[in-house]
Amino acid sequence: MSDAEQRPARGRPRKMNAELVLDVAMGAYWKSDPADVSVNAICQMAGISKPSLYREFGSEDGLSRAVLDRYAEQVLSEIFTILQSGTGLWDALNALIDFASDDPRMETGCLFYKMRSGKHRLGPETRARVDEIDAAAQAAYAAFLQAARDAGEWPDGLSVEAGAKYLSEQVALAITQRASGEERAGIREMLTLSLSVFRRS
Amino acid sequence: MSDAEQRPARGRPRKMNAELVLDVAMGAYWKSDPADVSVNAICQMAGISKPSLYREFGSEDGLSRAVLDRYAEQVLSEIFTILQSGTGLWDALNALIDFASDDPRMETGCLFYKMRSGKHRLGPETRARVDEIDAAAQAAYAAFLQAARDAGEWPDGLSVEAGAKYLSEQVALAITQRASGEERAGIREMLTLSLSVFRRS
DNA sequence: GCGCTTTGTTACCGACTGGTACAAATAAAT
DNA sequence: ATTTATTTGTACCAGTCGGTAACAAAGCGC
Repeated sequence: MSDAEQRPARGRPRKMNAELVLDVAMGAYWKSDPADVSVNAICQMAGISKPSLYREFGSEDGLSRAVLDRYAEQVLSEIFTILQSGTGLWDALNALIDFASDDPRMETGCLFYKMRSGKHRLGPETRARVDEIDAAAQAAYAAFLQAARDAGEWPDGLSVEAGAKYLSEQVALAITQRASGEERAGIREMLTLSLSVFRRS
Repeated sequence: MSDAEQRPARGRPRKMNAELVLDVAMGAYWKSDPADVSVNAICQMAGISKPSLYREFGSEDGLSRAVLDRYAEQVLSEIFTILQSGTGLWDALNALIDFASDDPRMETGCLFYKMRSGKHRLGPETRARVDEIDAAAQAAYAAFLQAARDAGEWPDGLSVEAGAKYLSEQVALAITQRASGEERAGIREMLTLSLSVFRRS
């Protein structure tokens, strides 16, 4: 065999594929937890060197922020789509239940919720982005429930804000439980139960 | 000034107070998170040296396990007491709501839930203990709900096991939210809302 | 051909982690 | 007073962390 195949590949073999690195990092962060994946490990998995990563993203904070942005536009957007679908309250709630308890991508939990629950371990950029997304999600939930209220599908004595917080936290809880190996049927049952409070019209 | 006050205190000044060390470690773990407190920091806070700690507890795992045991018999026992109080379903649920949303000791969350959510970061001993306590809590919740069911205070179409899981997770969620700075009134409102599903007799 | 920029690598930095070898110091026993 | 047993703290270990400096090869314009 020629010795070319084992050459150290020093120098400038090819342009770094930033998107690939982001995908690898997102997968690793998502599967385990951002706090448990080091930049060393990401470089190794992506097949690049540390200085390359640092030149592209500046810091670990920059990388995790970029990963979060990618995750938001790639995954979180689906939740927003459900909330803005304009169907009735129960259709949308059922779609949320389906997504949280059955979507195969949520099998290892939600990267955003993992970041949010370990917020203090993130860098300032990423942490700020987490807060932004959290606020946006809260607003989307509130707008969704406000529409339902305008349509008359709403239990007495519950503010839209409190309902939005409740709904978002219940969805977050369900997805988080999937990451800890809970069975989908049980999660669906519990989430359905918790969202049944919206049924008393 | 005499030089005695600055003496390195080498040798054998006094027997180490293991309980004090446990209290310090429990406070630190509880206030922030077990994964964010190093043994170095604990030694410094407790005013002892690392070898002392390791001779007393064997390893970081041994220390966190001892802390968890102490926490269980000192704090978690109160939840078990509420569940076994023998009062009606709603008295006990209200007591749980009070405890989760108003007890000042839960202001920084629950150490047990922090350990459970970061279980993969714990040593094997502590992790096993977490699972034991979790199972015991589940059983206690189930026994509590079974008693309520026997008394006829129970909604149709809900198994005791599913109810127990639901109840325990809702309490855990409420306490966890306190650790993230949520206001007590909002937490109380949400927990009351989630537990209202038990009201449909 | 040349030089310059861009990208990559290796090899390192200081700070921290959990964990330990060992000597010093003292309380108790003599 | 001297010994002995006990328990401590100092100083270190190897490993990992995020981050970087220095240098080498590939592509570009000329």
